[in-house]
Amino acid sequence: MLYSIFNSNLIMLTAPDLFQKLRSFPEPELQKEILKHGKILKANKGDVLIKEGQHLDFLPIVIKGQIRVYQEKEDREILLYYVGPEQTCMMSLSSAYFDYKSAANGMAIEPTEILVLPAYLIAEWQLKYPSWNKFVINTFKSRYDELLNTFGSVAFKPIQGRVKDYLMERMKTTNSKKIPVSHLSLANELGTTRVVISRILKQFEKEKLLKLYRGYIQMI
Amino acid sequence: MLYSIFNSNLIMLTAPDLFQKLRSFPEPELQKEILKHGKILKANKGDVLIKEGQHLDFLPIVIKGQIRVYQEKEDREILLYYVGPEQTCMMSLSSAYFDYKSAANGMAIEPTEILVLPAYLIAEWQLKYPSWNKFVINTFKSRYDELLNTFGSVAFKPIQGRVKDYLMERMKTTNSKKIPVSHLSLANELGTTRVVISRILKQFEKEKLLKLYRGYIQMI
DNA sequence: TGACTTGTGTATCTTTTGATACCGTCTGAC
DNA sequence: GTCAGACGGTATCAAAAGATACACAAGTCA
Repeated sequence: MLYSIFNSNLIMLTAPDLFQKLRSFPEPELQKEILKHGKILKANKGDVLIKEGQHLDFLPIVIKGQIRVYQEKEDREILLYYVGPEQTCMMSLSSAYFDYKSAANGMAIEPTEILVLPAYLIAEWQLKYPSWNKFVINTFKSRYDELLNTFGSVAFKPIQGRVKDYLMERMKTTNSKKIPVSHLSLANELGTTRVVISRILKQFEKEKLLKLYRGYIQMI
Repeated sequence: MLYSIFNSNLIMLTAPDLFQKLRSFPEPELQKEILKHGKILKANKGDVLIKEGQHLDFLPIVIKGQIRVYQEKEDREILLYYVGPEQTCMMSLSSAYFDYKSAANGMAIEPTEILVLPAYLIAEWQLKYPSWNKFVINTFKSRYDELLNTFGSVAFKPIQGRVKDYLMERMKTTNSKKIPVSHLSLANELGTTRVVISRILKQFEKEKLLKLYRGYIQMI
């Protein structure tokens, strides 16, 4: 839980190798500032870092691991995007410029290391450091594109096609035909229910597109 | 049509009262630059200004009127957002920073006046003029929020609820209980078909929420 | 006036998606 | 080993949404 993000579990920045992992910020001045103001948070798998409605006053930049950002409504949820290394999330970025409550949840899906920066610095640095500005603009732009893409799918594509897309995507990014995912979590990625997913996957199995196993899917 | 945006129908900027309508840019220097590089485009109702897949090298800022930005897929379409006075659109803004093709269409829904600026200036000005930077960040942020909102509705709300929301919204923004909209265009706003909309509206009429007329809906 | 276009109402049928329920299996904790 | 919990398969039923087709009314334009 991150309600106490600035109190618990934080490690002072000492690691000199931080900027080997964070290549987006080459300016020495900026690096100095980051070291001065930033802290490292280590999160475990399943830790909820950001909750819908929560007010944010920090910017998390992922160093290692993955954060899953999703919306929730009653017992359904739907994936917005993942935040991977060297990336940050829209919610926090927005909150730096405006008084803003998060519109989504963020949860670590694996052991994750996060660089935590106070939000008020974001706007300041943006005017001072070109690479920081680029990072900000880049984030806005790519998150927007992602969302637009997902939006298009949800609005126009029947679930069946979205399941196929999801599997193809996973296969491509992990470069493996074995996709470790349960029917339930797949349902949560796509904003539907488990039964629907089981049904569709079974159909795909009959069509010899894949084979189903407990806990994973083997693509053919 | 805007394929020839820099050739046709453009008026040199002479109007000194431009910045009475465009209050977001108070810096005299910036105003000078805008006058120097910008042109005014007058669009008629129904003019398509931006097409999906089109490469954009200009930034349109609406001075008067409205542009409707929407996605299309086969015979369906769905509204993303409107661009009103003093606003611009994400598609063009993105294109200024990256090599980018528009992911949506933009059409004037009423006679519209647009300030057209060459895209390469956007990044330049962003570093020079605080008000311009604010404008850029503001646009990114508010367009993202809007999209996220719409996305949430589409993902979780049955169409019936979305129709109701849409009507309420229109009633609020125009401050009138008479909403001039055909069933077909309503279907296009919400990404569904005319028959579905007619059916739902009829249901609402039976529930005495509204009255249906040719070309408009009277809320009760 | 007559031909078209646009807007609306409605019936019928199909497909898609969702809800519920029940059962068997696998796995890890104890 | 047992027990709880996660996982997956499946059947049944209901609701939501879409496709198609036809009818008719109102406006437009020549």
